[in-house]
Amino acid sequence: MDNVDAMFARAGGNQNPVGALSAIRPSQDSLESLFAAQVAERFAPPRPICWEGEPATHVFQLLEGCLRICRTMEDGRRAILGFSYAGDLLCIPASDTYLFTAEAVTPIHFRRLPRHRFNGFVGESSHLRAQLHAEVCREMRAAQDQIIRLGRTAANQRVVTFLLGVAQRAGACMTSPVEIDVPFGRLDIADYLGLTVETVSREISKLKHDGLISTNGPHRIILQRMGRLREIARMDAPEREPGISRHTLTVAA
Amino acid sequence: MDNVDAMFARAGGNQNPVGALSAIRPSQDSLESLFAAQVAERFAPPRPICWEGEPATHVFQLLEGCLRICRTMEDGRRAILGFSYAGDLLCIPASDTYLFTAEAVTPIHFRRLPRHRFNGFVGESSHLRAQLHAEVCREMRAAQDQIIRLGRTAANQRVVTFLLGVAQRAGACMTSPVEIDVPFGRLDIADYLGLTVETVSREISKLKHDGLISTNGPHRIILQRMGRLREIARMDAPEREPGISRHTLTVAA
DNA sequence: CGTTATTTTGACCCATGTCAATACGGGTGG
DNA sequence: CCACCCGTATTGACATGGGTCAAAATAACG
Repeated sequence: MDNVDAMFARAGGNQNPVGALSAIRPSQDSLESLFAAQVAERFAPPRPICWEGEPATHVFQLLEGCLRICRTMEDGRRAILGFSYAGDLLCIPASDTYLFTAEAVTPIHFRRLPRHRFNGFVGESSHLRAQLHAEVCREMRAAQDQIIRLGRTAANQRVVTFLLGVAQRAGACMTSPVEIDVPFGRLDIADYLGLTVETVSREISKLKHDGLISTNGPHRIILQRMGRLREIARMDAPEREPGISRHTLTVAA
Repeated sequence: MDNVDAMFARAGGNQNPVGALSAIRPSQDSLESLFAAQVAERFAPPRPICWEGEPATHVFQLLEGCLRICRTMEDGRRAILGFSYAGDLLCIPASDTYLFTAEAVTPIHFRRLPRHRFNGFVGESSHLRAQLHAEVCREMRAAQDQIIRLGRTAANQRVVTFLLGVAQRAGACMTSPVEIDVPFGRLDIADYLGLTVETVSREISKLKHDGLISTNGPHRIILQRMGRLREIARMDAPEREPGISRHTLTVAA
C-alpha cells in the first residue's frame, strides 16, 4: 500500500476518508447484494441524497456518478470529507441523524435501503458483520491518512496526491501518460484538501508549466510523468512497508 | 455535543481521533472487563507499548498515565494522531501489524490481552460487538472532526480547542478559572495540531497576554475565561445540533 | 548546583490566503 | 451553427499567518 492507496483505499477502492467500503467485491452474501431488490433512483447535481442533521433513515448504494461528502461549520465554511464513486455504499450505521450532506457532483444513479433493514441483515450474518467491520477499519485508516496529510503537507503535495488518487481510483496503470477525468470543481477539490480555489488552480498551473501534467479543459487532466508525480506525492506519504494489507484501529475506552 | 466534545469524545471520553472507546462505562460484560485477569505492567516515558509496523499481537488497556499515538512519514516528520488517557483501550482489531507507535508521555500502568483472545470474546458476545462498533463509530466521528479542524481552522483556534479538550477530559466544570494539567510537551501538541512548537508557544503566550489563561510552568495552565475561550473555539467547531448523541459513518463499498 | 532539554522570544521570510480582474467554457436561445 | 451569458477557472498584485532559524530564558534532572 503506497501513499496513493493510503488516500484512495485500493484498486477499485475509495479515495476518501469518509467512505471506504470499496474493496468488497461481492461474493454472494455481500453488503452490496442487500440492495439488489431496491429500485434505482436518479438525481441531478447538485441535489443531495441526504442532509447533515436530518433523521438517518436509509443506507445508500451509489450505482453511477459521483458524490461529495460535506459538512458545514458554524461560520458557514464547508469542508469536504471525501468523495464517493459508483459502487460505493453510503452507510450511516451508527447515528440517528445524518452526519453530513452527500451531494451529487455528476448525475447519479443509486439505490436506498431502510436503515433498520440493513441493520437487521447485518445482525444476522457474521459474514456481513466481518465485511462491515473490515471496511469501517479501512475507512478509519483512510481518515488517519487524511489527518496526517492536512496537518503536515504542502499544497503541491496535496494536489499531486489527489490527482494520483483519482487516477488510481479509475484503475489507471502505471505507465505515463494517464488521462483522468476530474468531475469535481476546483472548489470541491480545495475544500477537500484544505486549500483555496486559487491555490489549487495555481498548483495545477505550476504542474502544467513544469510539464508534469497537461489538461484538456479543467475536468480532463493528463498525467504526463507519473514517476515524478509519485515522487512528489511520496514525500508526503505516511511511511508504510510494502504489502501491508489491512489497517489498525486505536479504540480507546 | 459541542466543539470540545467533537474533539474529545465526551466526559470521561477520549480526546483524540484515534482512540475513542471512552464513553463505555462498564456494566458487567464490558470490553474493559476482559482485561481484569491480566497482570498490570509499568513503562516509563518515552517507552512505547507498540511500534508502527510490528506484528499486532495485543490489545491494551491503559490504567494510568498518558500515551501519544504517532505515525512517522517517510521524511521523518512525525504526526500525532491523538492521545490516550487512563481508562482508554488501545485496540488494534483489524490489522496484522500495528499502524502506529504508542509512546508513554508520563509513567504508565497498563494491561495487555492477546489479540486472538480479545477477538474471540468479542465474537461470542453481541453485546461486546455492539460496544465495539459504537466506539469505532465514535472514533470515526472524532477523526472527521479532526480533519475539518486541520483543514479549516487557524492556529489560535486549534490551541484553544486543544486546551478546552484537556479541561473537559479532566472533567473540569464550566466555571472559570479551571486549572488543567498538560503532561505533553509543546512538540507533542504541535505535532497533534499540525503546527510548529514555536507557533504553539506563541499562541499560548498570546492567550496569556490577553488574560484568557495563566500558567504555572509549561505543564500547568489555568483557563481564566472559559466563556471567551469557548467562543474562540466555537468559531472552529463543526456545526451540530445540541444533543445529538451518536455518530454517523459513511462507508463506501 | 550545574548541565541539558524544553520553552519562549525575536527577526525574517515564504507559502498560502485575499481581493480583484480577466479568460475560458459549456449551455442556451436566436 | 453561431453568438451571447453566466458560472467556473485562471492569473495577478498584495497581505499575512505561520514557518524557519537563531538566541535567550526557563524548567527538569541528576
